[in-house]
Amino acid sequence: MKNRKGRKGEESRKRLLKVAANEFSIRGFHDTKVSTIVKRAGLTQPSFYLYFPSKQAIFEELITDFHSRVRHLTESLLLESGIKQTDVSNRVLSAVETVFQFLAADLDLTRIGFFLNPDAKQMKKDLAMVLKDNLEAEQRLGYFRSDLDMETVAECLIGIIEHLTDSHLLPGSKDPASLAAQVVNLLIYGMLPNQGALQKRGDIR
Amino acid sequence: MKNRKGRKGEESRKRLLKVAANEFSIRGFHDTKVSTIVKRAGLTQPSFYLYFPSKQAIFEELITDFHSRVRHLTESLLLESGIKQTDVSNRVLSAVETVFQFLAADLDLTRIGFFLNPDAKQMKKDLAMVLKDNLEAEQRLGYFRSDLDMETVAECLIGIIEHLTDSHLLPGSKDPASLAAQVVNLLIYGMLPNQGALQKRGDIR
Amino acid sequence: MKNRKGRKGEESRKRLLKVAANEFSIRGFHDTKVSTIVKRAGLTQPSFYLYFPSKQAIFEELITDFHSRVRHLTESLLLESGIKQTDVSNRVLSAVETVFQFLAADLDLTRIGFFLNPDAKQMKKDLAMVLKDNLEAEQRLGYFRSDLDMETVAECLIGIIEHLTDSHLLPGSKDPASLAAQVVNLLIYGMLPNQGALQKRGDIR
Amino acid sequence: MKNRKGRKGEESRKRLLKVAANEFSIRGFHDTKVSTIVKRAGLTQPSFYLYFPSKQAIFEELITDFHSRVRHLTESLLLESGIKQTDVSNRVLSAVETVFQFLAADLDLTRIGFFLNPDAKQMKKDLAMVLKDNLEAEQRLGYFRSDLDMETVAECLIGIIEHLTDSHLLPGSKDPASLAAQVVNLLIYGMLPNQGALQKRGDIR
DNA sequence: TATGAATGAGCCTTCATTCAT
DNA sequence: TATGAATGAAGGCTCATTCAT
Repeated sequence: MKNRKGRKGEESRKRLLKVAANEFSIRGFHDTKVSTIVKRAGLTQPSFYLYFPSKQAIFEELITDFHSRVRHLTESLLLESGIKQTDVSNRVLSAVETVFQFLAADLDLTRIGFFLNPDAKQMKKDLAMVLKDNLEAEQRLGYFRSDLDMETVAECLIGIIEHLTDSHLLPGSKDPASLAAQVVNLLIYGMLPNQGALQKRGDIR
Repeated sequence: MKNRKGRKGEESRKRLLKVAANEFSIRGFHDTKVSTIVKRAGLTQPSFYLYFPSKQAIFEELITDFHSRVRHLTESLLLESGIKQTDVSNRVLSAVETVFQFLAADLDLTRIGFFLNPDAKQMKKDLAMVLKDNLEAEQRLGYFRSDLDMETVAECLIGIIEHLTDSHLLPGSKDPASLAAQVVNLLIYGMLPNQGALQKRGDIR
Repeated sequence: MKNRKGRKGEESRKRLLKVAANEFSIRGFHDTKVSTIVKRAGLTQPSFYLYFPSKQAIFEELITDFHSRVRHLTESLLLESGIKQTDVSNRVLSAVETVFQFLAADLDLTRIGFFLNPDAKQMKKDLAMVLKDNLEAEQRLGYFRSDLDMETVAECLIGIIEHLTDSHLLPGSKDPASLAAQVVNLLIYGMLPNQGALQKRGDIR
Repeated sequence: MKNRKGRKGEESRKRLLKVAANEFSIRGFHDTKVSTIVKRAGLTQPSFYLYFPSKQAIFEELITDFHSRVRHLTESLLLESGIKQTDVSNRVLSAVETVFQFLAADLDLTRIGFFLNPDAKQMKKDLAMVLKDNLEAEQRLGYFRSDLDMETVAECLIGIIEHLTDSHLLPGSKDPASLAAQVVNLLIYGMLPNQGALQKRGDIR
């Protein structure tokens, strides 16, 4: 009832974030003008500064948003991988698909957090480390070749995800599920035509 | 009249390009100031406009430079792949290493052409197509699994190269040869511990 | 309708005046922000305009306050000087001390009315005139050197009071009584080591 | 011959300083707009920033100017006082007159350095200390009453100078010489009608 | 070939003030 | 009596670019 610090303000703030995300995503930081954000949000410039101390600040808030979502994602991936599963490739597939799904959920934010964020490098490195830990655990269980450097594998995966996100997810030309399937099929079985793999491939899709 | 042969002028021009490449690479387009470029090049602002019609123009010239180098690269890759080779994996390895070497040759230019260039997407797509053609040819010869969509494979490779360039080549933490070896080992043989591959892997490293 | 008797309102108004005086005194007119005043007074911006039509207005009200207090002061000084006193120097001393005491009573207001007020010049001139009249009266009675231009003397006194207020009263490093004593001792007897004065000086301190 | 860093720029810079001094002096810091300064100097806004990094900076340069002039003044006063002179009052008179003349030389700068400068207090304190040292030296020689606290005397003198500057020098209603004469006459001989002084007073004016 | 000097255009930000409740 | 939300108006500053020499 005493919903102080009102509803309307909260909505204006959200609208600003939404519009800003879109503008940044399309135009990048510098070519995004506060005046445009505000116009699209149906407000005037001073109102912007009612909710955010600066243009830089709203940009960083979006990045932080993305960051915390990424954290949740990695946590859920860890949980998932903790659960015993018989089929490794299905495990990996599901993880990769989850990531693509996550990245597809808010394209503007993904562009900002993944491609515009000047500190994206670090974040990707963190992500790679989580992946690496998972992969190494499974490697120790004999599910993966023991001579692979899982750090590099993780980084390759990140690179793949990054690029496919940019080239197919953001433009909307492919969906998370099929991207994941193809990536995992490639990484798990490799490019060589080896017989044993062919049967298992059926399991994935 | 438009005697473009003045020795001094030509040198000033080159200095500007060099410095600009470095500034753009470090700071990005917007945060690079013409005033800084000319200062570092030992010139004054009007001199800049003696050689380039605008800041945009020098940026684009650098991108075009990179572009034409990329074209040479792909041509040489095509040639290379035309030559018959017995070992596929070595063929791929050599190609990937060539690419990494190319990207390592001029880091500033690589950052600009590969990461700052707003049209990098298209260029990467072109590159992917060349790769794809190569791969499909070999696929038809039975060297690669027939169920793989080589376009996606090509894109994955691009993604990997892109990311490893950003995370290890530009910072100088790994060299082209070892990066190539690891990537190819992964892609060719996959992650599963399959027996047949183990012997061949020895060929690469 | 315009029932100005609301207790709470009256208190809010007073709080605003108090806080504003302090802020103006510390920061000056321009660097004092309405937003700060209301925050410190525990109110919101629109409330401010319930009590004062503008920032300028509250500033002027403070100045007017100071003004009217000054008027009371000068009146009391006139009364005092009307009373016959045998010792001139004690008369002067008492007057000067009264002034210092007055200025010390509300330091914020003194800073505003005396140093920040753009019309302080006029007010000081008025004050000087009152002083001058007093001094000239006593001069005619032979208490002071007849060749002195009492207008200048009055202005010197004002200048002294002004400066000592700024340098010692506002920071609290000296008290009104001792400041007054020193000033009057100087002005009455001058700087030269002349015999006759030495005895009388004892009267002052 | 090689008068690099040209004449024209130097002139623009000086014009800006001149105009700025006048604007600040009339309007104070906040109400002085860069746009006005620049307009009056026959330039456009960006040119301003060719010569000064900010509005604050030009203000501070003016203050620093004033400061260094004050330093020269005090040095010359020290020199002067070193020279043996028979008549103390003439010594003091000459010093005070020099100060008034100095303050009258550039009224805009005086207003800025003396009244607008937020650090004027410190500067006045420094000035007072120089005066005090001088006065105490003469006091030890028996020229002044030994019971006077010369620090206070110095401060009174500063206060007088300050006020008369504000009330008569800046408006141009009195000249340095006559102001000095009256001030010194008052301070040296005091207000009481004492015989001995009357002859000497003739020396001053 | 080069530069000292200058500017057009525009963006971010601030602040006193008001509207609607 | 009070406030959440919003704004009109303006100012400082930056930067790519040009003029005149």
